Amino acid sequence: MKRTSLAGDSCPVARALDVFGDWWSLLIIRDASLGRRRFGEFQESLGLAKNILASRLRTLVERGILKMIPASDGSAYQEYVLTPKGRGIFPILVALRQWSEEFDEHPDEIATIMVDRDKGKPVKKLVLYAQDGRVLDAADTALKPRPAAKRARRVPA
Amino acid sequence: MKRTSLAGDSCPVARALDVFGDWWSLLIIRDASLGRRRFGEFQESLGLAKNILASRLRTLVERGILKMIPASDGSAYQEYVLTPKGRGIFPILVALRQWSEEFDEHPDEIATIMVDRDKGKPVKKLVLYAQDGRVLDAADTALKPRPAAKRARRVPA
DNA sequence: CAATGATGGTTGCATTATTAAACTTCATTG
DNA sequence: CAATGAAGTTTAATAATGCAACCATCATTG
Repeated sequence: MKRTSLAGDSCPVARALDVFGDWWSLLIIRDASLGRRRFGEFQESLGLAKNILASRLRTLVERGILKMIPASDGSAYQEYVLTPKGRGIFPILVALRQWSEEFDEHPDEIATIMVDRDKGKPVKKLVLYAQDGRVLDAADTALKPRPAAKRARRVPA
Repeated sequence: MKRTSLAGDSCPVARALDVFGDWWSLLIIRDASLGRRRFGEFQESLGLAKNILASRLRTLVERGILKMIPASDGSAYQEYVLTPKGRGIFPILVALRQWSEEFDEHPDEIATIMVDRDKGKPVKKLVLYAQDGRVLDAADTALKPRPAAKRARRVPA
């Protein structure tokens, strides 16, 4: 009667949610991508119970989203920073943000906008392109069975 | 001691997660975007308990992600279909999918790839652009306080 | 048109997860 | 070296989840 795991699912959306699809993980990842790295920083920022935070940090490290490094201030404590796999979640955060910007009932309650660092201008909406450069929306897409992986070509003996 | 709500949060990521950030909602939305619309279809596809499904469908309708319509087969049952607000979640599903495609440990277990319907070719990765057309990654972005909303200009009395 | 089965739920109970608070341990500071 | 703080762990209560069984309605068949 455990909470059902999505780990073995064949759907890539489900597989991603299995890794960081719980109530807190994405917010921890958001905080990490904003530069927060200490246990206390996460705890204060998110206001979640410390045991839950400890548990989430542990599994995010196990799953290769975060890694622990010695604290940058020279203290004996450690810090949690995103791995490349963790930084790869950035587009998901952007997509979530843009959905709220577009559909939230109370957009006035949204405190920040994402801008490009150089110019300080708001970023544009994420765009999905076809290989030939056409812009696609949901109706223009379909799902196909994944082709069998190509093996590394073996040099004939 | 209720589960902490993210509804009043000022972060748009948290606000989105408050709407569909639980364990099942995004998968229901994924199914809906694949054309599933009947209670039984969702239940069979997701394998979740019926009471949980009923509860999720109810809140997704409440929150304007799904709407109930009379069944298309003429029967007296009803169906759940995405609203525009629900269809707006599509880029988030794409981003999740692409993260798994790029970082999953066992990509061979992913059953499907997203293609453009016309040509049948895989779609490209989502791209974030600056207003001037430069491609941005996480390090090229920053968050700024949201400017106060412009009031509707009032005609002087 | 009564019986049977499928659809779309609800209810009750067992299990799991989340919370808050107290407690521990080690490191740093005064 | 006592006191404070950081980073957790433990404990107990509450909330969410999962499972199974039940129920109501609609649909189909004899």
